[in-house]
Amino acid sequence: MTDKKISTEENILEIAREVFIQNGYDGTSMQMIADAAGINKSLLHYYYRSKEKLFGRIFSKVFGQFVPQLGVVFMSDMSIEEKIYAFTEQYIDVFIENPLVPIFVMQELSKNPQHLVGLIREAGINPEIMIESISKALEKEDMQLKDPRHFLVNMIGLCVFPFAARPLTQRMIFNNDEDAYHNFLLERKKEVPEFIINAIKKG
Amino acid sequence: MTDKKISTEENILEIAREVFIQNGYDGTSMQMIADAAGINKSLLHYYYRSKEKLFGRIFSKVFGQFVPQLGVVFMSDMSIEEKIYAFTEQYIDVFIENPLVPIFVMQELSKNPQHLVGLIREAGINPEIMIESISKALEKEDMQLKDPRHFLVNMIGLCVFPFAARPLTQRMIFNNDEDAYHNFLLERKKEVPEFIINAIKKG
DNA sequence: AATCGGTTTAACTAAATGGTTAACCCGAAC
DNA sequence: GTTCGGGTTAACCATTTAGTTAAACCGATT
Repeated sequence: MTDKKISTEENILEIAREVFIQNGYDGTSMQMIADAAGINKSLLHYYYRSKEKLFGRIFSKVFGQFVPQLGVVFMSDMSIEEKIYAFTEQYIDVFIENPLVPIFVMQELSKNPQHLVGLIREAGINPEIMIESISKALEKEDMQLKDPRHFLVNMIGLCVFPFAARPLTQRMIFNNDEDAYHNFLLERKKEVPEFIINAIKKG
Repeated sequence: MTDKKISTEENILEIAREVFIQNGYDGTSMQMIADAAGINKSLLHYYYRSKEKLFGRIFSKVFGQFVPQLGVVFMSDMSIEEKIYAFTEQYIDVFIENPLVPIFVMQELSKNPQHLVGLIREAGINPEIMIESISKALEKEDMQLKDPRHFLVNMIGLCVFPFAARPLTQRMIFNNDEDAYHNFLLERKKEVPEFIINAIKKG
């Protein structure tokens, strides 16, 4: 029945996602997507009226993957150390599955920050609550680093950077050995939380 | 005499640098550069034969700014704490002056990692020596974090991330207040080294 | 004053771009 | 079996793309 319809329409989305993430908005043409999906270019416009519209739908989903739901973790009843472990492990895992997402999202946001307001709303993210819940968690256990803003940027940066800068770091530190770098990323699920906890614990 | 010649030729480079950094390779057309420089498009091809050649010259210079000369700092006779302060302050300052460089470099490297070998050689960077000098510095003062690779990625990530993700973080944490975010970046010249030193010191 | 070299431009080309149009295909409803 | 409607396509359009060519400009040398 609608089997094939759904298949085509959703298949386009999946393929377009990959092509866009790989090449960025400017680096992607409708023809590239059509070829990758094995369809005619006109069909893209039939389902998604324009390149921008197609991109918009994809980007808002990918954006949601990139911006973590920190509130959930930090308002739970775990200890702060458990929270940090839980968050970093989970966040790094997301990027091991979607390694190109960070650079893609940051690149496109850097070009079009105007859409951020809408994107944040769509994704159901509430920055104030995020900051507030982190702030409380830090104060409650009397940690050394009190400023939740630096804490947040540090934590996310430590997770994201090795993915965003992967080509460079893999080449320079691991002589471009894919497996060694993958292993390095896995190690970071322990290294990063340990690093953070040491940094903020009262000595 | 050759005043105007140099002026035009170098002016193109400077303008093209800005346009490329702002819009990326794919997002930049020769026409855009010509307009920004107030010259004819043909003149671009006259001085730099193709878009790729023009971009290549610019990129290798910008790449050099992005990849720090870690060896210099870490082989000096400072204490490790002084080294961390010196490096992070200096590195963050570079990006305050060139805020779009990180995302630009990482984006283009992500699309064309093949050129990395040449770029690293051109920039006169020796990864082994970098790693080795950090390793020695860490061991010498008997620090907790012994793996120079994680240390390096952590330190650079903490410096770079707030610039790469600026639109997002500025919007979410600072309600898009430019000045507040700039101030936040300045604070990090103290916050980051303190964070790192706490993290790696033997408790 | 003629000319020579590097500089700058207008006019052009071929290919690729995003997007439109009109036709066609084909299974389901009548 | 005809028609109806969504799915699909080929052919097309206007614009933009990187790059070329040939001519013009202009200050310095002769």
